[in-house]
Amino acid sequence: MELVIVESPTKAKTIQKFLGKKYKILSSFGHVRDLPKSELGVDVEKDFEPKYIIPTKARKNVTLLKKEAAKADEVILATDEDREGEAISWHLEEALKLKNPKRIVFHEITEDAIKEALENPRKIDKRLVDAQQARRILDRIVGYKLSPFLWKKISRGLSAGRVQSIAVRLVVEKEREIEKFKPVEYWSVEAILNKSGIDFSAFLSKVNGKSIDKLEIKNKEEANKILNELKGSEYKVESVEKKETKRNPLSPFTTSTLQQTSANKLGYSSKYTMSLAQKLYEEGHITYHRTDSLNLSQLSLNSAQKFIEESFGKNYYNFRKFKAKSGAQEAHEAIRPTFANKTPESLKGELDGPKYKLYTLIWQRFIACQMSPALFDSTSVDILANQYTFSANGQVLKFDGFLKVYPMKFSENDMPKLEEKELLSLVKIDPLQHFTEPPARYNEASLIKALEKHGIGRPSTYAPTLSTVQERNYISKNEQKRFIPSEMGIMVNDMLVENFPQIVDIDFTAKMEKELDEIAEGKDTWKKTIKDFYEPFSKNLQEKYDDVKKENTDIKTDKVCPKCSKPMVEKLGRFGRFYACTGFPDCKHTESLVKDGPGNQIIKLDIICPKCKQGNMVAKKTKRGKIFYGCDKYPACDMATWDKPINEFCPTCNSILVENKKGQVKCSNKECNHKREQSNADSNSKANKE
DNA sequence: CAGTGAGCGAGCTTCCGCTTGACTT
Repeated sequence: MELVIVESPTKAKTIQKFLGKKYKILSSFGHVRDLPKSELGVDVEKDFEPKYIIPTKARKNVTLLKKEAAKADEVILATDEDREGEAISWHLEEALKLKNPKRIVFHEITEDAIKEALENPRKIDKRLVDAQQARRILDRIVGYKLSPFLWKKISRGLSAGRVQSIAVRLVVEKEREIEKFKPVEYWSVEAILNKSGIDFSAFLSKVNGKSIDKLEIKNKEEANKILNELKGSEYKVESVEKKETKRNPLSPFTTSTLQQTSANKLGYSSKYTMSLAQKLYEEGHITYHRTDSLNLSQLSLNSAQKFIEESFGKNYYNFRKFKAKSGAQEAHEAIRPTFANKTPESLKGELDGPKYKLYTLIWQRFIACQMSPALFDSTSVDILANQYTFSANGQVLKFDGFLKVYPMKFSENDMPKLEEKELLSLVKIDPLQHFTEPPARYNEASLIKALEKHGIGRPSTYAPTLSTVQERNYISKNEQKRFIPSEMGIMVNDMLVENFPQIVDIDFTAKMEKELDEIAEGKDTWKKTIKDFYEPFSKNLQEKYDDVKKENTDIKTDKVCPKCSKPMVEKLGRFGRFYACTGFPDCKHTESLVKDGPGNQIIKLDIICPKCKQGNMVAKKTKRGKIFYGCDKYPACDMATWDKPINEFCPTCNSILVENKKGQVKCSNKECNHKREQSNADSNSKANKE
C-alpha cells in the first residue's frame, strides 16, 4: 500500500476515487508544525534557529499519519505546489520521520493529472522550503517584536504585523484624504437636440476645437457666458463616427475576486462567502476556493465548450486563456463549477438560498469566460455651434454574447440617423452644476482589492485579516458597511509609521517577495536574508524603546466618582473611550461615554429612551458587528430594537415609532400593527436607494 | 447568515499562512 498525503481532506476523498485500493489518501489539514505561540521561537543569537513544535490541534492527526506511514510501503507527499505546500511536505518529512519520501505535484484534480504526477516524482525542494521559512520567521519577528512595543507605549493587547498594519494604514490614510478633501464646483453644459422627432442629449466638449477639462467651467457666470454666446447659433453635425465596440467577459474567479463580487452583488461578507464556498467545495460543486490562479483544466474547458455550443450555438463560444497577475503562486485552478453542465437551475432543489446564489455567480462567471464578446453598435457625433463643439454618444447592443449568462450593467441609448453638415434643432440647453466627490471609504471588497494589488496577504488570509483588525478595534464598519478608523487605530498606525516606516511601507511585502524568490532560486540563503533584515530592525527597535514616550490617552474631566468621590478621567480602551475612576485598581467604577461622529462606536440619536425616560437612545453594534439601537443607561435599562427609532410616537398605542431598513415607518410595539403610509418624499427616496 | 449588551485599565497580550470544524440556542 502507498500512502499519499495531501492538504485538504476533501481533496483526499476525491483522489481516493481516482486511485483505488492500492493507495491510501490522507490529509495533513494544512500545516503540521509551527513556531510556538507562547514565545518568539526564533533564536536570534544562534543564527535564527527556529523552534518548531506540533501544535496541540495537529497532534492527533500527526499521530495517525505517523502510524499509517509506518505501515505503508512508500509515502508520497502531494501537498500543493507552492511555497507553503513545499514547506508542509518538509514538515511532514520531519514530523513523521520519513526516509526519502516521494514528492509529487498537480495543479488540477483530474485523473490524468494525478496519474501523470505519480509517474514523475521528485525530491522536496529545500530551497523553496527555505523561502517559506524566511517568510514565516520574518513575520514572526515583525509581529512578536512590534506588538510588545505597542503594549509598552500605548496599551496592552495591541498587535502589529506585516499584513494587518497595512490594512489599517490604508483605512487611516483614506480617512485623512476624506478629511482634507474640499469639494470643487464645476459646470457642464447639456444640449437636448432633435432630429426628425427624436430627442437626444449632447454635452459641450470642445472650445475652438480644443477639448475642455472637466473642471474648466468653474461657476455659473462662466456657464452663462457660454450660453449667451450660443444664443441664436445653429447646431450643425460636424462628424459622425460609427464603429462596432466589443465587451469581453471577465476572468474566472480567484478568491479575491470572488469575495469582491460576492460582496458587491450579493452583499455577503468575505467571511460568509468563504464559509459558503467551503460547503460548495466539500459537496463537490466547485473546485478549491482558496486560489490566486486563473488556470482552467482542459477537461473543464472542453465541457464548457460543449455546454455553450449545445445551449446557445457555436457563435457564442470563444476559447480564452487567462493569465494570473505576476507573483501568483498558482497551486490550484481558478474557482469554477466542477461540472459545467450542472446549471444553477439543475441544483436549485439541492442548494439553499445563499449557497445557490453563490454557486450561480461562480457558474455564470466560468461559463461566460469562454463565451463570445458582446457587440455594440456605437456612434459618436460631434456637433458644432459657433466656436463650441457638443458631443453625443449612442450605443446599441447588437449581439449579447457572454451577457446571456453573466448579466452586467451597460447603458443603451439610441441615436437618430445623422449625416454630416446636417442642421439640428435645439430643444433646450441647460447649464448643470456639479461638485467633485471625496474619495470613497473602503468596504471589504475594495480593501481586499487594494491589499491584493500590492501583493499583501494570501487567499487564505484576506477574510481573517479583516476580522483581526476589527477585533482589535483598529477599524470598524459604519452604517454603510464602510471602514472607518478608530482613535486607537489612528494612534497605533501613526506610531508605527513614524517609528518603523520601512516595516509598514506599502511596498515592504513586494520587496520581501523578491528576496524570497532569490532564496527559492538558490541565489541567497534564508539565514543571510533574515540577518540582513533583523540587524537594522533590532537596532532601531532598541532606540525607539528608549526614545518614544508612552502615549498618555487620559483626558481630565469634572466628573467625580459616585462610589469613592475621587476624580474621574476619560480613558481609551479597546472599545473606545470610557469614564474611569482614578482610584483604580482599588475602585473599579466606570461609566460609558457617548460621543458622536466617526471613529466612535456609539452614535447618539437625541431621542429620550421610551422605556426608562432617562437615558438617550444610541446606535450600537453587536459583537458580530450588526447595528442595533439601545438605551445608553444599559444595563440599568434594557430597551433595545433592531430598527432605528425616530422621535415620534404611535397614534394608536403611543409606543415609539421605528424606521426599518426599507425606510418604512412603523410602530415598535409588536402587538400593534400601525404602519405609516409612504407619503413623504424623504422616506420614498430612501426606499428607492435600498 | 440564527446568535440584541458591559468591559475596556491590570493581572502577560502578539504574527502570517495552511487547513477544518468548533460552541449554544
